[in-house]
Amino acid sequence: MSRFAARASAPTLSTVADAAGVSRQTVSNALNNPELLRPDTLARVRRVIDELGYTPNRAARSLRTRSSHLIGVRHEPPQQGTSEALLDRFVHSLVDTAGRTGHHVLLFTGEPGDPLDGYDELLRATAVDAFVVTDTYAGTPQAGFLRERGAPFVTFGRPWEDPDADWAWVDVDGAAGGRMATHHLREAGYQRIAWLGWEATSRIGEDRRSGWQALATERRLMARTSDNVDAARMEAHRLIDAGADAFACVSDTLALGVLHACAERELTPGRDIGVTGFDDSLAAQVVWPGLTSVRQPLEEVAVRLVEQLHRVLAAKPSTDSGVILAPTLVVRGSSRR
Amino acid sequence: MSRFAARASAPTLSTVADAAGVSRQTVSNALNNPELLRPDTLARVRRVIDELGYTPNRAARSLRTRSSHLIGVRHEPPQQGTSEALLDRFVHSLVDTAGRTGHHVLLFTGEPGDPLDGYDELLRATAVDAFVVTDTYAGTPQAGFLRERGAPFVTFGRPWEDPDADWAWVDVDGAAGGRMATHHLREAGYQRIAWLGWEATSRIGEDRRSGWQALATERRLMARTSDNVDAARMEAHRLIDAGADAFACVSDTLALGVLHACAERELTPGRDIGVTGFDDSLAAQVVWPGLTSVRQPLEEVAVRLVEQLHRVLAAKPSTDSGVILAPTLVVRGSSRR
DNA sequence: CGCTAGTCTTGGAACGTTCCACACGCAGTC
DNA sequence: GACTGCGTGTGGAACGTTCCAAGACTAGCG
Repeated sequence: MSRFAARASAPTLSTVADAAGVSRQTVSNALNNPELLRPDTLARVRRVIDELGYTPNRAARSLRTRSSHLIGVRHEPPQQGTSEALLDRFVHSLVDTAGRTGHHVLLFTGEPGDPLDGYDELLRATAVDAFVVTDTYAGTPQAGFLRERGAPFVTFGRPWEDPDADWAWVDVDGAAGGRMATHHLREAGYQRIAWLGWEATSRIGEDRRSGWQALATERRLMARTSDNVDAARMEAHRLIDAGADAFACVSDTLALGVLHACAERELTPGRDIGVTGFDDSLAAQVVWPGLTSVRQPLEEVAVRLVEQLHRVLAAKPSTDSGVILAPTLVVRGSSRR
Repeated sequence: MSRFAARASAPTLSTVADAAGVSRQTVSNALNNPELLRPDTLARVRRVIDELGYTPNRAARSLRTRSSHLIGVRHEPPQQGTSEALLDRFVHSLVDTAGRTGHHVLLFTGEPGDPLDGYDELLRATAVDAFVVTDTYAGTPQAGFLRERGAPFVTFGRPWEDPDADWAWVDVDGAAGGRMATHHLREAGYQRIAWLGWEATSRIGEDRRSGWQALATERRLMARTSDNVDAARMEAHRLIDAGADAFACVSDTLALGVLHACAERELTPGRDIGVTGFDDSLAAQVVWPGLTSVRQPLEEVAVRLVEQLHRVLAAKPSTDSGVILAPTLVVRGSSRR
């Protein structure tokens, strides 16, 4: 005997139609084109639908309409950096927003080495209507691939290589974030603000750095490292020796390295050395004395992406295919004098 | 004109059958029951499948077999606590493991106040084959509900209320984690080990605490608070005044509160005060001087959950419906003398 | 009263797959 | 030579929905 009691088979369109004394199609119309029904018929059908707890079978609907109302998102392995929890915030907002219009999010993975793996299969199986591409960090083979395959998609991350690319995307203004952090440090009275960033090959990193560069007075106070606490700690020591009294960092991870250096020198963050990070990770919130950080509006990113996606699915050529959102600065103890 | 070029419609079973000179059903068998075909026929059909890039249409397959190969996971809003990034690790592993057997993960949300919202709709629409329930913290209305509706499911989290509940679950041994942390602190030479935990109503919290209690010499060195850095900081001061020289904490958040207290007293974590947390969050890794923490084997949890799920879906009554996994201790500077 | 236009409702067909019952060819057996 | 059995392969039907063309009914008009 099955472990789960066989439950009465779910009601179908015909079940409802019989119960309401109308035909299949009328019930279907009650759901999809209610304006075609006479008000009293509509009300009666709706009542029966509620009574029986009818919900259209997704597979059947999907087969007939050739659309699954599923949005594919490739879930990358958790990153080492501080951005780990970021995706969680983003995905939640995406699921929530998409859900409002009856769409669900389907997660899939692929070979870590192959950024295209997984997409094609879902496409051929018509398992998803569209994709949200999130890992457009270094180049974007996905975009080219999906475009060629004729698959609807939007990306979180702008097309750095090709500013005129005409697919829909949403991104966060990293340069503005860098500016906000630098400006804030200057207002707080720090004089010699250093930049601690990633390698020059990172488009995102250079974007953020450009914000600092626009406002910095001492541009030689700069170091680039991998996204790693220890490397940052060492660079921080070097820059402090070189005269830095504040650090605008490209990530919270690097900023935490600066805090480590401070601890080793018995300098108090905020009082002696100003520090800002990027991404407002959990670590920024809980570390002593609180790390000032640039926060990305991930919730809004998701909302705008879903908007864009609807436009793409409706084949409405959007006039503005790219959206850039401004981040905000969360001020905490590490930059308060 | 549509923004995306109309792409040649995907090949179907019939397309492949015609190309291979066999019937629909034979192609279907080549995929689902290859042992029914003569080797040479099988090879020929497979070659054509590859050439045409055929993948079965999921909607059609799902309609016919009444199974979607989709696993529903309700994605809760990101929590305030340190466990934030946890779900990310877990979900990734789940997606990965499920993918190996052709299953995908469908995320959905529900009204934050209603733990059952969202399940029923997916169930009635036969949109998913089963659920993985992750938020079984306080009571588990989901389990009862799903069981009653005859829906296959497994839970991450054991049925505290009803140890004999016979659904499949996987959980992590919190008591063992508490023991490991306490034992480690004792080995490191700390004498008066305090427990900093959550309110007594938290089953998970009390489970972890029981591990400390089994080994603690001074059981009055204990405080309970909400999962909040500042509250923990204040309790830590109180307990240090009462003589504590080490803290085993129920979460990384609380442990970070202890580190704050240390910073305020100019005590060096590790040298002067031993501290351990729980969950091995990112914050534990990057905070100075590194927070020793109990790490949950989330990857394995996901693997075991998927195993259980397959058993449930195959209606094989599993002899051991519950699985408890042991956590590990990640030692860092906060407990190294 | 018959005809038309409009509104509402209907049954048949189709989406692409798998289940089912059966047909075919070929041994081996009586 | 007919019968059984087995290994392979086939065509019809069904899953539950939406599209389509056409039917039924009402009201309005000549």
